Amino acid sequence: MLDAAFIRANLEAVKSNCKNRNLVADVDKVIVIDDERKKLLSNIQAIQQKQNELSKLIPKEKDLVIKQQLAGEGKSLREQANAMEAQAKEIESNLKSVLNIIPNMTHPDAPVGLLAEDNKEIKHWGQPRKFDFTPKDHVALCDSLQLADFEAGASVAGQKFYYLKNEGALLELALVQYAMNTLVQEGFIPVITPDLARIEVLEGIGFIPRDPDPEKRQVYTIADTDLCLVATAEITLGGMHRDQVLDEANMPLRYAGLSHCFRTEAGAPGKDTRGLYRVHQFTKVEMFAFCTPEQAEGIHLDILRIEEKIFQGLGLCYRVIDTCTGDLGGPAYRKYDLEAWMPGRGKDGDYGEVTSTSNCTDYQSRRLNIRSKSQGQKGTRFAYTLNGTAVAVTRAIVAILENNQQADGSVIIPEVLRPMIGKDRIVPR
RNA sequence: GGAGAGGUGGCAGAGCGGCUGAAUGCGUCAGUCUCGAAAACUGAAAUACUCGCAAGGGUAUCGGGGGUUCAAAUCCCCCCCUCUCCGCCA
Repeated sequence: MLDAAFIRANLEAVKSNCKNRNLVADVDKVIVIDDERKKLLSNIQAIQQKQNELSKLIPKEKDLVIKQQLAGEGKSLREQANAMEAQAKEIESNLKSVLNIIPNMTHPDAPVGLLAEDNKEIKHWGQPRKFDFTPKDHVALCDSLQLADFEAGASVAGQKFYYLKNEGALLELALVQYAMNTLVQEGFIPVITPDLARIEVLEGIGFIPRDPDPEKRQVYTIADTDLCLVATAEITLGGMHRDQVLDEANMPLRYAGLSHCFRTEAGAPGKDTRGLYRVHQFTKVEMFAFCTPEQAEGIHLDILRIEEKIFQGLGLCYRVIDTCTGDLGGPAYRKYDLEAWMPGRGKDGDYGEVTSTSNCTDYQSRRLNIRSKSQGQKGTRFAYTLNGTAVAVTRAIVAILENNQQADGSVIIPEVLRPMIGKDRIVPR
């Protein structure tokens, strides 16, 4: 969420930012409500001041009648203050719900546009493979090599659930290991996070688990609790330091978090319905950084560099996308995606998103109340948060299988994964 | 899941209705002393919000939320968390 004072000072910029992001938000209302809030607050404080002064008089007062009278006065002040406080609470929750809709500001260099076509390709690595046979898609490969069982997944948990089997299962473990190792080498702290988190934490990160429209809810909630299944370790990693003041001497704090990810995919009916591309559950290694405002942009580029390093290591062709304003998520100030070439996607192959890294500035930390402080500096400031995918396992598997398939139906395992799998090729059984 | 104990400033730890934004110790910072340091001594030091051009006020905060009271760190209720013991379990 943005700071109300910032919105007040940058009203027009905030409005045009909403427009660029194709969002309707009542920005003016923030100021109206905030004015109301401030006025009420100062009235409350004046009453509280009177209350405090009065309370100090009472113990000194010898005359019982006057004492009685002062107490009565105090009581009426308390009642006034209570009523106003209830009102203030309501105003604050109104303010919060208006603020929640307003997205983060946008990096001045991010491409402006509303459609996916407005995204800008800023880099390309490798060449899409040319086949001298007709390549299969990953669903066919999973089937012929017995790497996944979608029928069993559907039978046990429903559509878009799956079992990984044989080298499919080993591939997941190997990818996790590969990603973790790479990140540890880069100085990240490896973490395995909870797969569940409280609703407030999800909201702090920018999810809306309580969206009144069930079609829009992206996460599963656990009945009779205030918990959700996490959609990404970004949630649990970001929540890790909530309500804390971090020492800037220790920043940036960089974590490599492993978790399962659960997504209802409610808004995407009929899209990518087959196979592993869009599923309700997958495993992911996520990068997350807490840093100072000064460090954020450098770290963002560094996360992108690491994502590239990981996919180059897997030998996969990809392009890097600078996401346009209309495609940015609410908390993101700027976002880069890696899209890997997937020969089985669409009619003749297509790029598919495999990673995404966002600089969320202080948008998340403001809600999660994550501050930082440096020695000798007065006061605190909100930490900046960044996140990025290291490996989303199912998407990586799609790209590996489709790109590395051979005419004889086998699939060559990327060299970096061979030590963990113990072979260099998956052959039909 | 059951029983008990507890959550106070950077840490340790007192306070158990008003004089407590909070003793004391340690740590931190500045000064005195010193060639320099240590020790000793002296002093400073929370965060957020809010009013004000500023100087400087005010309000809130002792795990969180409610309540009692003129007045709550202190009393009552609910929740969260930590520790110990028991149970259960991978």
